[in-house]
Amino acid sequence: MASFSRTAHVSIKDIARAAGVSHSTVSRALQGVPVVKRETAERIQQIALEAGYTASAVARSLVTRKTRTIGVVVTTITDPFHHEIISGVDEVASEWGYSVILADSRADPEREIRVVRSFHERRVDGIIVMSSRVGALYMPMLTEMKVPIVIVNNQRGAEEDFVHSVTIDNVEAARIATRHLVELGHTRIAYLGNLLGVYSDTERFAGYRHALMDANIPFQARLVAHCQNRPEDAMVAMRNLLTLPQVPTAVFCYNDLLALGVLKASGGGVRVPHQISIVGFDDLFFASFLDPSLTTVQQPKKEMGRLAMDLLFRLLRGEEVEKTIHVKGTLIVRDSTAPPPT
Amino acid sequence: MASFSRTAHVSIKDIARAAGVSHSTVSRALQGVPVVKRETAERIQQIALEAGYTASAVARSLVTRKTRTIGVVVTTITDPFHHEIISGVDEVASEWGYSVILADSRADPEREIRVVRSFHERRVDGIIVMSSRVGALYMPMLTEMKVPIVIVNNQRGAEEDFVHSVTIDNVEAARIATRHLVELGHTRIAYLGNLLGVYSDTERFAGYRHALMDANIPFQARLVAHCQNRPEDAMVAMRNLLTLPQVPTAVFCYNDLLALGVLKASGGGVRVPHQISIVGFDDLFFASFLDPSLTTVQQPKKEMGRLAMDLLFRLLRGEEVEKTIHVKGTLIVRDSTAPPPT
DNA sequence: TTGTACGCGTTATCAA
DNA sequence: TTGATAACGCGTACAA
Repeated sequence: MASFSRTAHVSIKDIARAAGVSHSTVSRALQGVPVVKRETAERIQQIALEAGYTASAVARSLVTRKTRTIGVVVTTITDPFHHEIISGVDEVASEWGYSVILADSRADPEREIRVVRSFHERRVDGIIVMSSRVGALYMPMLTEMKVPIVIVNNQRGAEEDFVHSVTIDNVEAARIATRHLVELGHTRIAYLGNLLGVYSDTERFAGYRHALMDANIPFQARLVAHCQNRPEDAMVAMRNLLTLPQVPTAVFCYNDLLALGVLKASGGGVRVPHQISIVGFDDLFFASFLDPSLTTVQQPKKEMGRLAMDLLFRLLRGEEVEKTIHVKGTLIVRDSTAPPPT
Repeated sequence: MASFSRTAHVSIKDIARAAGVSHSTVSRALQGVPVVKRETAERIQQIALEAGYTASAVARSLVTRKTRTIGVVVTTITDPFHHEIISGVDEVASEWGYSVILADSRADPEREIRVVRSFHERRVDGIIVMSSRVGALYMPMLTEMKVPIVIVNNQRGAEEDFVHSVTIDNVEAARIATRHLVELGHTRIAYLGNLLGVYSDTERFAGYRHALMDANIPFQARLVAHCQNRPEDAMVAMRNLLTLPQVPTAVFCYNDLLALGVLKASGGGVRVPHQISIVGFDDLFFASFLDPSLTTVQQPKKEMGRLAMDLLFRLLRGEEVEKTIHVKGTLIVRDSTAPPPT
């Protein structure tokens, strides 16, 4: 049962023999090169079909020096934010006959190195990076491969020549989200950010502070907390915030995953939004199904994936392209925000 | 800026020249074949390092006839159930230096064909299928590639010789979940299933009916609904159930994604679990953070991914393996279930 | 319109 | 211990 005979795939030569022509004619016929006489071409194609011939991408890659393969790195496969992006990437890639090699770096230096090596060995034509955090050696190694790189949600490394990116304007989006809370009348607004020193976190935090400044609300460091990108950690962080002498009346979260934990920590639907308002970021699939439904900043995630892949293709074609593509975030007001308690 | 010189990768020959030896010696030195004289080996490795040499996996694959690549198909990349499984697959795969090519079939026949072709062309060493539904032609095409195939969550096609699988016992797990409701005192228990004619849905439905029979509760067809695998559709389905003359007091959902919508449709935390109990399946990451937290059947998802990849490796090594690996589901009782209203 | 010959970067088999 | 030499399956310039 478990014997997989080293299946000698039928090759171009096999069907050349069967058709009584040379293998180069077969190659041309199968590629659809017009010089081949129509009849022979059709005969060859017929034979190839019957023989169940499938061209070997590896042999072809060896000579064309292109693999029609792109590498995609993520920090955690299980981060729901990535999925729609990957989905968009895959859509465009497969439209053009490209395959996606997925790799998980875990933001672990050792694994990052392995991923880069693997991509290099496999001679991927390009790379898309969705790692939210990258080790210091990472980008340099990546760029050393001399293949185009597109980063989704910008971060350090975007300065390098070969690196392009797709991102939303985190500062502005965070500002709008925070302003929404300000306009509702909140003044004690907390920020719950991400631990890893992520670029987008820094930006969203900046947007948060901007909004406070705009409204002449003094910034209070004690209203800021950071935690790992997991709802359980957000719960803990939120509980701490709730022990403050001056409890915040609103929390702006780095993303929906954290908001999920914050919502839980706030307990029982009673207190949100009437005692505490909560705003997330990303608009993940569950945001509208929470109770209360989550006010959040929607990112066009699938579109971002498509744009990233488009950008990569244009780079592969050697076209001149913009260094960074900005997409717009949209504040979606739902039921987790309301005026502060009086 | 956008010019990627057809980077002539340094080859084994280049460093052979630099080292003043033949390319075969270089090959041996780099592979660590012991026959090479220690000094020469070290010198070669040094030179290779300095030259930034990275072996070409494609050239190697051409001769070894192995790509160290496995193809993974999913029906939708954005289904959260798949992520932890993929994560497990990736963990084990990368441990052994294998890469994962991810492809999305969308349960669309045309795309399924493209995926298979692509896998075949790329000469993947094995395939893991997580498509919840597969077209009639799909499995036959897949098996025609004569590479080992492992299906996660069994389904039609598992009879074929080359096909192995990893799955939980859906019937039993569903039975336990339903029994939990029965034991709480429910008698009007609805089942919300998946539309696509998924095998696992059929099984879970069977488990549901078993549990009813065990308790001598008559089966009522009107308490059964089916919808697409999206919370928004589950909402609609649930609203319909709520219009029944005899409203159900509990709903067993095909999975957590549907439960998410059902929870929402049941509205405002007030009615769940006191008027309606809800049970899900999968224990996705958000289940414990919902309000009320969701009672559900936990599947060891990451472990299933690891097992699937393990199984595949054993098949690749030509070992005798079990046709199906069963894992255990665990009912996790949380706050979405309670005795029916009196 | 077709065939010959060579090369892509490795591994593997012989001899030396 | 090392070096020729031949594959692997395909694309392609050149010749016929």
